[in-house]
Amino acid sequence: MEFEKILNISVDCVVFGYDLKTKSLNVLLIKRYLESKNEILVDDYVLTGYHVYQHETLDETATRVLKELTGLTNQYKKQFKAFGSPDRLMGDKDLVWIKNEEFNLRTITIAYYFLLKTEDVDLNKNKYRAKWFPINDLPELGFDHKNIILEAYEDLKVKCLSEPIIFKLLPDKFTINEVQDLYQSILGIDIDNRNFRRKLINKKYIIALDEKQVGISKKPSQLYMFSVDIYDKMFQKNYLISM
Amino acid sequence: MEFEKILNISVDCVVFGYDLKTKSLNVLLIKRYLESKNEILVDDYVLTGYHVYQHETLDETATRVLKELTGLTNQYKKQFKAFGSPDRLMGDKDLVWIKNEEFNLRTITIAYYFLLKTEDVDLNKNKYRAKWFPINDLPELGFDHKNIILEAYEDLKVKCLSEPIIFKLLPDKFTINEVQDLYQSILGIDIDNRNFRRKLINKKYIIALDEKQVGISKKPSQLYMFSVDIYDKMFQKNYLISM
DNA sequence: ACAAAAGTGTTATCAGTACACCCATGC
DNA sequence: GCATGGGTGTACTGATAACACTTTTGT
Repeated sequence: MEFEKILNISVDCVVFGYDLKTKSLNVLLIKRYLESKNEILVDDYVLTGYHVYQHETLDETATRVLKELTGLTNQYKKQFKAFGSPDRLMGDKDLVWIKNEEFNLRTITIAYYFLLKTEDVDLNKNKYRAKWFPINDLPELGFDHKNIILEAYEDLKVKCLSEPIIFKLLPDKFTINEVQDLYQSILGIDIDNRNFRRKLINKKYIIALDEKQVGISKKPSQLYMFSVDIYDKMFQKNYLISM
Repeated sequence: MEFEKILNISVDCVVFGYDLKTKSLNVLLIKRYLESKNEILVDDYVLTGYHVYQHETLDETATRVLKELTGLTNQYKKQFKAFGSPDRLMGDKDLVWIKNEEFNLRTITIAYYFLLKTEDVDLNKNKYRAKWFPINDLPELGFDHKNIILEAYEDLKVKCLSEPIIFKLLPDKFTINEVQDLYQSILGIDIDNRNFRRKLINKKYIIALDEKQVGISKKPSQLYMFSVDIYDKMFQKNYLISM
């Protein structure tokens, strides 16, 4: 079965991965490299992405693209914006690059972001020379991908305040301090530990487990989990107007 | 100058208009009508929309589409989602309709919504047989446009709680009760008038004018305005985590 | 004078913020 | 026994929610 690409429509994926150990919110990027007669023409990074196939929904394209790069499925995904400026692929290096690719110069892209754990991705067995970069220390990026990443990050910042998507970036069992560290990484702020603990522990969908951390060289801490079921059941819109 | 259309990419616009007099949040739709040998083949409504031109940004397409239908420019606009299912234009009536149009069956659309005042649109001088429908009483809709409208409405509900976009739907000078009525229309809830007044009047960017309503058959009420300047100046993100 | 809508105050409860020290564990 | 990170309590302040009657105006 041969799949027909739509040559002027693509999906690009901002893959966010949280690294518990370094407490760093990262983005997964792939290398764009091209040389001729010992001259390096293009050497930077881009988001993973691909054309939409004729038979696919946009969501399916995004899922496929993520799976191709990481092997992962069933990760949290959000379509957050379409990018379609006529000149979005018109940087000097982009033009050089596109010559070698089956790419329409006027391509619009539907951008998604994914939330997952850095450690869930095995970068060794991957043919794209993919690499994690901290969101605050991005390399040189091709196309309009820097902008796409920054808009995804903005959306993530806003969304993590009102929906429990933060837990998509953490293992199933986590400590309160790990959640706090993650909020601090994402938002770039300091949070008072006592207030944060109280707030989180009081949520009915945050469940203390009969377990403590193991293999830690200091005092092991209490583990918790997030219960989607309880969250969904108790969830009701509150219409707090706070503009 | 001839503009070249991109045949498989369109922009569709959900035009929200608030009608102060009937206190109704409306959507502007255009008629889709086709008959042959006295048989009515298609008779329903659709969103206004059009192909993206080669030289345009997506925002420019949306702006152009709104202007073409209403004559208005500089209205609040938001790109909220792209729709691209392979079967989104494949209803029976849609297929009949598309035969007559220069339309790719696999078109993805970037959907925008606009916020404006119903009274600002003059429907008489308009060639599309456009008509306002209350958001809660929509007619039969072509393509996937019902879904697009509902998703726009959801986004509007969420957004009006955290950003002062509500004032885009009201005249420059408004009364507190008008704002309350509008919130109630959008959210479908009842709000306590005393609490709402206090809350709104306490905002520094809500400014009491030296004016009262005129031409009203009952007690005229105090007029207020919204100051974008003050809002922008005092605005700073609050990182209230309330998932 | 009447109808209609505008406008007004108080209290109780809850959530957020600020702030500093002791505790349990592994080494 | 000590270094490390985990864990804890209180008081203040500001916002929200519940609740019913009086005032102003045009007709």
